[in-house]
Amino acid sequence: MALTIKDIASMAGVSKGTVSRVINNNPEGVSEETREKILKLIDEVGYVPNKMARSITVAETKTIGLIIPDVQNPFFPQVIRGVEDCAMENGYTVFLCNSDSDIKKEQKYLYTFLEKRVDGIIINTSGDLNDKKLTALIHKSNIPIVILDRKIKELSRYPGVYVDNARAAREGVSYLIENGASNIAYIAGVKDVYTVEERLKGYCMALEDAGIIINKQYLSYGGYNIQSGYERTREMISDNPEIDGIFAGCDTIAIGVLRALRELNKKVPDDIQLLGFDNITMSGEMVPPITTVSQPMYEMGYQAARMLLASIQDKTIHQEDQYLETVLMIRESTEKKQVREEI
Amino acid sequence: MALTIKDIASMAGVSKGTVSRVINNNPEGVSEETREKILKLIDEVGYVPNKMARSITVAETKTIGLIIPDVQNPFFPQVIRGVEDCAMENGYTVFLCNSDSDIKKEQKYLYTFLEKRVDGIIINTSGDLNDKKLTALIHKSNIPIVILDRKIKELSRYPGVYVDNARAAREGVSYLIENGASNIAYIAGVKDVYTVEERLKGYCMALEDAGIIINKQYLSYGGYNIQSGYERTREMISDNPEIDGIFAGCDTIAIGVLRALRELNKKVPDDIQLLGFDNITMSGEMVPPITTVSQPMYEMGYQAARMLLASIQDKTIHQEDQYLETVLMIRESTEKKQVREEI
DNA sequence: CGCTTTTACTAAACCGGTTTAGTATTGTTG
DNA sequence: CAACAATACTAAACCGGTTTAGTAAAAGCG
Repeated sequence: MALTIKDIASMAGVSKGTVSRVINNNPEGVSEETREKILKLIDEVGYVPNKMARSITVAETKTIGLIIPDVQNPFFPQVIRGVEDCAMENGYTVFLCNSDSDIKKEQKYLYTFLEKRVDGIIINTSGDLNDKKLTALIHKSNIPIVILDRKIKELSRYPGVYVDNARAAREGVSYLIENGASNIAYIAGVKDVYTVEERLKGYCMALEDAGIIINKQYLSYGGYNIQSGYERTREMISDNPEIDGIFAGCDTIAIGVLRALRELNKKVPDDIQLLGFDNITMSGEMVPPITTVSQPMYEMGYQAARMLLASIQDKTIHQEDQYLETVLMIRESTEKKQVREEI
Repeated sequence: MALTIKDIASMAGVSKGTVSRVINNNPEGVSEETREKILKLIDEVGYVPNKMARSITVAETKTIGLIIPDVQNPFFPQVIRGVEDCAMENGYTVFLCNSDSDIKKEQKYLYTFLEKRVDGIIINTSGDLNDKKLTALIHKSNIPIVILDRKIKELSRYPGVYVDNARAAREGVSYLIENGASNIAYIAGVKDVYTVEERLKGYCMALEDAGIIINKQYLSYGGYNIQSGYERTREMISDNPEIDGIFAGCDTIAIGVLRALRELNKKVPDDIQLLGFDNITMSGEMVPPITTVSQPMYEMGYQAARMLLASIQDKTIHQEDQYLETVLMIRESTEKKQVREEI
């Protein structure tokens, strides 16, 4: 059996209370002499205080829960790192959970977080929780929550950190149009996901701005993976060979798009201009490097954690949603038509 | 204040012990009737049992700790996912910690894991822990540990899951030689890291097998990132223009190598053959797709978690190191010289 | 029917900590 | 030097659970 505070107390010939004060660095009520004696003893015998036991009385675990769809999606590692760095700097440890955007898993993880009494939760889900009882439990528990990247209907009362997806997509697609593209497809992510639909809005706005009629044939939903981008693009181009621009729902999709276009002998950007979203590291390493809407992924994670820790420390403060800036990273998968005409 | 077991007990008119038996699904000593009554009550009033409190008496937290250098390195997301999936299937939650291979952070996280009484630890570090006291505490705590991917001197008594890096590198480099390369550089990762040195051994063995004299000029250490691969390659080629094959320490490095070679107008594989290591998703999406030693990353994580859970359940069993298979993924960054000669 | 066994439960001790109320000793002050 | 305050501590209650020992009632059995 591991040593307990009681063992240390009796070995040092003091009460548990005194040892408790020493290990918590509580300066009151213990002389420098005994403090040092106890510290020395703890060090010598190798006593490690049990934080679980502490947590039950002080009602804090110094732990936060983070739910994301999948670490393997290159968007998330940076977000996670941002969360973890902020947590670590403030003495918190983070539970990482992959939900695969599966409601059942999300529910299970959230309930586990409540059971394990995490101090706060950061969550990125596919959309709805669809569980009134769980939602009620969450509200009742009064646990701080911060939403990340995608709004969640049942959790709309909690603050979140977002990017203006519609505006960013509008800017990107407008750039495609400026460059001379007019038949622009949107190879999107999963239907009905908040960010996907917001980006669709931006895409439509950009077309409308330019007086281009929206063609429903040019919209194709799929998954957030290379294969989906590849397959949707092959279908898209075979059905609509006039396509001269593609807005990929994220960079992973864009990489699949690129592979399809390579196979189809479509030159990028000469035949088709390509725009991605996210700015994952690899988007700049492709041939050609992909023009993309850069999201501050690390910063989103870091800010979400900051907001959460603020809520934990002061449960009364009401945080506002935070919108971080995107920037259009212009690379070689898009090119001004003018430049080419001059040549 | 949140409801406690005491509240439920008094509301139901039973003792705490009875409620405890119900929430733990302990079939003894409680009638079907009262069980249902209590369950219904718990559901109605929204009581969530406090697992922290439970953990202190049952001495298990259903939590495991995972330390890796950095989620942002594309090798780790799959590993993490393997760990998390196995953990989740068995009712465990995982603490994710990024150490940046910084000994101080590793030490801090390990101590935190002890304090928070995780049931087991999976760790991937840069090498040595360099802290006798901490090592002693770990041994003393009798906590199960599984080493992942890189051996750790102070923790050599614990089992681990590895890949035979030397053999895998030997096979890959031999393939380069078979294809006609003879002046092969090793653009390595960080010096003195276990896997990096093992791969160096394999590289040397392959050269020796072929009777090629090892040239120290052809070895260059760096970091595990694209930029490092890029810079080391530019230096390497400018110092040794006769290079006709490059073994990159990992795929991320290989991607940097590829960029450098593109800039230097070296054709891959015609002028220089390129071999990577890991088989991260993106290695197959590059132009040309990179031939690489495929590591079962997800499986490594999953197996590590399996071993750990087995040790947790039966602390007496002694696990053996596990070596998982690698496979050489042949893609277009290497090519048989014979084929080209026939043309 | 009387005796033993089983069932369903309670009360109390316990897990490893924190915290509060109380006490003896020392130090300060007028 | 008495009165009071501060210091250094202890004992005991408490946190929210689990577990053990004990008990009353019901069931089983010859």
